[in-house]
Amino acid sequence: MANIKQIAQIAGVSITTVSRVLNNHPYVKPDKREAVLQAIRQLNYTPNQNAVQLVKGHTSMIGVVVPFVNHHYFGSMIEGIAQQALEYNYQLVLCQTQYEQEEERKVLEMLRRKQIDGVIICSKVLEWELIESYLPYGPIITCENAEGRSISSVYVDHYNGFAMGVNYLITKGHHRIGYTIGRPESNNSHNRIRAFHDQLATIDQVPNPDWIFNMVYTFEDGTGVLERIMQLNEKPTAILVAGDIGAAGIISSAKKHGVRVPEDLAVIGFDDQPISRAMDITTIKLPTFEVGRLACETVYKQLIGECEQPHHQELPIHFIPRSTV
Amino acid sequence: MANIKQIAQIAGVSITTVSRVLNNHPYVKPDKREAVLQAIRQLNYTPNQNAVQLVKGHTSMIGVVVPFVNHHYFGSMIEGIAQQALEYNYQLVLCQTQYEQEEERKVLEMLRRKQIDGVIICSKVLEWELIESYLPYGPIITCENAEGRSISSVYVDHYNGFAMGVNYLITKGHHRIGYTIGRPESNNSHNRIRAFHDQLATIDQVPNPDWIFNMVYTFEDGTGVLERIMQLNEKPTAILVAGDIGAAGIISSAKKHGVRVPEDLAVIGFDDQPISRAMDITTIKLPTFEVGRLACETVYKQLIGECEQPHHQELPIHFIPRSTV
DNA sequence: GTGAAAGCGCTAACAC
DNA sequence: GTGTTAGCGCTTTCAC
Repeated sequence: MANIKQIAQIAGVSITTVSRVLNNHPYVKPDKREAVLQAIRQLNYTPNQNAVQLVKGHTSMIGVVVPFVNHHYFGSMIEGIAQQALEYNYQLVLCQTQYEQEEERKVLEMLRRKQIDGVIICSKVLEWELIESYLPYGPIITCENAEGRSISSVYVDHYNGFAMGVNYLITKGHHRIGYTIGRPESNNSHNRIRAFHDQLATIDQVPNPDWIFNMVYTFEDGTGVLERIMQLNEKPTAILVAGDIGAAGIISSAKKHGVRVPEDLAVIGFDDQPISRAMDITTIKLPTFEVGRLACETVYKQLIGECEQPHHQELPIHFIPRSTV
Repeated sequence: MANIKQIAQIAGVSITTVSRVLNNHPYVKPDKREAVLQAIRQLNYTPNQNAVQLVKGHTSMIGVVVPFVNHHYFGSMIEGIAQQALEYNYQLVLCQTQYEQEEERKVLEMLRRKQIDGVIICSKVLEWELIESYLPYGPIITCENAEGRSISSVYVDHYNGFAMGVNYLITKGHHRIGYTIGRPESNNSHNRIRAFHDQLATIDQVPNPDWIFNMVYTFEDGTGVLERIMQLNEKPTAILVAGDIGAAGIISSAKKHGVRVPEDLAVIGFDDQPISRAMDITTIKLPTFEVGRLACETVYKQLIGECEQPHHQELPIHFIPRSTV
């Protein structure tokens, strides 16, 4: 593996001059520059990026923490990040944590060890305090609401998403409403649950625990939900499903059980995934791509000092009425 | 930022000893080891990974080249790679190329610059020869058939996938069969097209260009296909759709146009995505997760010298009969 | 058991 | 314009 020294030797110049040519610095005589270029071609030389990074102190890489890659919500977020990173000429170090604390922490450690310049956390399990303790090592952006914390955030207005859904159902005459979410302890879920409470309160209702389902991610999770609903004496007439795939599962299973949608059970999904278009599911579109894009933009701007440190940004949601309500 | 020198100074030992403690080498007296540990805690020290990488000559990172992240086929492949990487304690550098040559090349350049130890290419646009020219810098695995080339590959038996689909349709009495694929110039597509030809030949048929659709990826692409079929004088009675989302689009649109599935048009999708379960679409499941997992395993084994260099592995597909044929 | 010292490959003051 | 040289922060021989 050729190095800068050999190039200098062959070109008959000092390594400084080689470095200058490499980094497009001015003040190099054309003939010397050409000699260096010639030697580089001859030895098929490329600088060792580790050495460059060591001395420069940064890597042009951003860590991305995501629980699952193959999930529309996160997939489109990553897509947004990737597109923006491409524009800034940054590389992405992807870490699929499966919500393992240890894996999440590994990325933060990479930041500390200077392997990456910043971190984007799409969804977290670690404590805020722990994450904040890594802030001295570089910018950290989370895609969950971090208002009031020293970590920056770009996030979807999940509160309003759920509130809008519940309200729509209420105006359609429903008052026995349930919901499904993913991990109940996540920040996003907290906001959704709060919105649900608040809106139900406007019609003097309280959430019925029988109509609340946690950890609903997949199509099969959805069919399971419908089956559990079938066994209830008192059934909900409408359900908010955080994730179109789950909603699809509920609706498919409903058809099999002779439950009419929306007459017997109204369903609102989330994400506007292709499946919701295929099955004509009423859904609430979340700007996940844009969240990712902006998160990346924010890391970058903080990196180059163009953005004050705790920066918070909330993105609006979009209601798409279709045939399941 | 603390460095090894400061630790040595505080602990009253040489940097060699600190390094030994850091790397769990034997032959360090317990009291000195404790002193070092103490100093490390005191300064909240972490080694600079760039320096480690520079001297060790590797990074424990693998580059992953993928055209799109948010697409089930690639999403589950990445998931497989990520799961295996996690086990080996390797990090992933993800590059979403959108099939841009330049982006694909960037990852190869990272390999050459020693920023990553190996590369997994899920789908490529670059010439084989160009990719092969980077082989001296580290292992490169592609998830397309590379039999006969010096690059290793782990891939799905796309030929058999299409062949099986066509045969199934033939046994159901169809002989006017069309198909949709993505990029026609990709390796996978070549194999599919070849299989299609070969199987049709068994019933003395040749492919009808009117029934062939390229660049079909999304739900909307699928609805577009159905609309184009509607305008044809001579229509196919069955279609193979490389991607369940596209199949869903075709079927949804068919319903709207009063085309009965499977009576008027039989449809076979690919991937066994949730949407195919929801819509009960006959599909051919591709082991993409396993492809990703094995690709990662192969890079790793080549890295540690446990696997001969051009290694090729083909994974079988799985037919799932449902209601659309 | 331990430390001095020679790299790893590069950048950037500084001097000329 | 160009070269000398001192790092960047670490690992690893080799001698003691």
